[in-house]
Amino acid sequence: MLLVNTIRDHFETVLEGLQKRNFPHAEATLHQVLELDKSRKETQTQRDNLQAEANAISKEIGMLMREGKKEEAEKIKSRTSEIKEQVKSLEETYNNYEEDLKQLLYSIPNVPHSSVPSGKSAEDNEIVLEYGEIPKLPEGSLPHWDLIKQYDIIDFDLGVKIAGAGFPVYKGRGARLQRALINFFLDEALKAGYYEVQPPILVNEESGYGTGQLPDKEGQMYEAAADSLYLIPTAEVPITNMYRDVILNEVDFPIKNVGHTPCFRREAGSWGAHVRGLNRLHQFDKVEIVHVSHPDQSYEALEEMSIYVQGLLKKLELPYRVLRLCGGDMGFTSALTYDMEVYSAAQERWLEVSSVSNFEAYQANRLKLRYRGEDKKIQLAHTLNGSALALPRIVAAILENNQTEEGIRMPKVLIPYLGFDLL
RNA sequence: AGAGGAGUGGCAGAGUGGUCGAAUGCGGCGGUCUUGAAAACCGUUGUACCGCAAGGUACCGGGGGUUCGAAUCCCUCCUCCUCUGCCA
Repeated sequence: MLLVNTIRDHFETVLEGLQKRNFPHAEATLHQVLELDKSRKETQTQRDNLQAEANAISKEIGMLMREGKKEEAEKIKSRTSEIKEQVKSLEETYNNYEEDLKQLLYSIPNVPHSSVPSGKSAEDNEIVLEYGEIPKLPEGSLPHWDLIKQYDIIDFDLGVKIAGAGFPVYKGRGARLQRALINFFLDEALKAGYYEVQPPILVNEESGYGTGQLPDKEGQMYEAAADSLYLIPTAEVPITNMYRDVILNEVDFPIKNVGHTPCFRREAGSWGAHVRGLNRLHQFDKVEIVHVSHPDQSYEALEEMSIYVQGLLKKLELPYRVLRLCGGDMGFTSALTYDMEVYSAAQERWLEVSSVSNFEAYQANRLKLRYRGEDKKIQLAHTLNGSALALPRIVAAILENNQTEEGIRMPKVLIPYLGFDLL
């Protein structure tokens, strides 16, 4: 969430940013934040002063008791009961202000970076670059949902039987392709200096709030209600939350973690013609990179991540493009997001395979993720993350783009992992 | 899952109702001494909020309660350890 100080000190900038996102009632909401904060402060001052008085009296009673002056002690006791009641009521008022303020701040999205284009939907995203040649497929080429049946490598019907729609079973060489991709992505990340972690794939409520899935996207996560746990929609949640309530030292930067996890998404209400086959699933695998950065270096980190992800796509020989998301299409917590899309030749459309974002201090503020600078001052760090990469659409693109009359050609970099070069 | 024990500052570890944000040791930082270092000695060393400041308030696993006053007593939840049970 945004800092109240930021809203106060950079009111116009914040306001313009929120308008770029088409955030409704931005100005009124921001004023409300400042009002609530002001009331909160005033209440605290009153409460603290009364509390100080009560503390002083208590101390005095203690001294009188020790000196054996019981009667005098009893006399002042009565004075405290009045103060106590006032403190209690002020405490309630204070808590209400604080809670209201928190809820209001939760409802305000991050302020977009100045380079973020304004716009309402995916159509307003800015194409930063395109790379690679769009393949011309032979006659009779098939979309991946037909190819997986023909080669019998991914079985949706079997998944329906076991779990439901959107939970495919990867079989034989399909399963091996999954494993090869995961290993390839992890090995590449290690070469690029990432630190590998294997986090839990269920998280508690606090973690959900830490990275912003709660309360904003509650309905998108599967919930293990009996234990108040959520299945992760992305490894961003557990990996970033490793740094919740942490004060780093400046020398710890840059922090670069990578982890592979399955991801679970309910995708409530988002099914349609465009989401056949592997395009949208309830469970899929993803290798995620998460950076924790010094605020001065977070945009360099974002570029580094973007270039890293592009490197993976090049190695996989997939044509791709990079988008800078517009204000209306960006995630709630992000300040700047690049989407990487690969071209899926049989579907003749671009598929998002990675989303790389800088959250600046938005998550760090919720997480209480800070660092101690050289001047000993404690400040919020910046967090970033990106997919590197999400598997299903990569698989879809590899299958569709590489189909030949002899079979489906595997990218060269995967062959050592796969042990075969043709599907 | 059952029985018992325990959770205190970066770490270790005192503290069972008032003078405790908390002894002491280690570690960290600064200094004295030294050509330099070690040792020794001196000082310093949690976080958040309010306040121009002086200063104040809160925090001893989380939450709630008793009391004029809680690290200390009570309730509850969480976590860890030991034993038993179960099990990849």
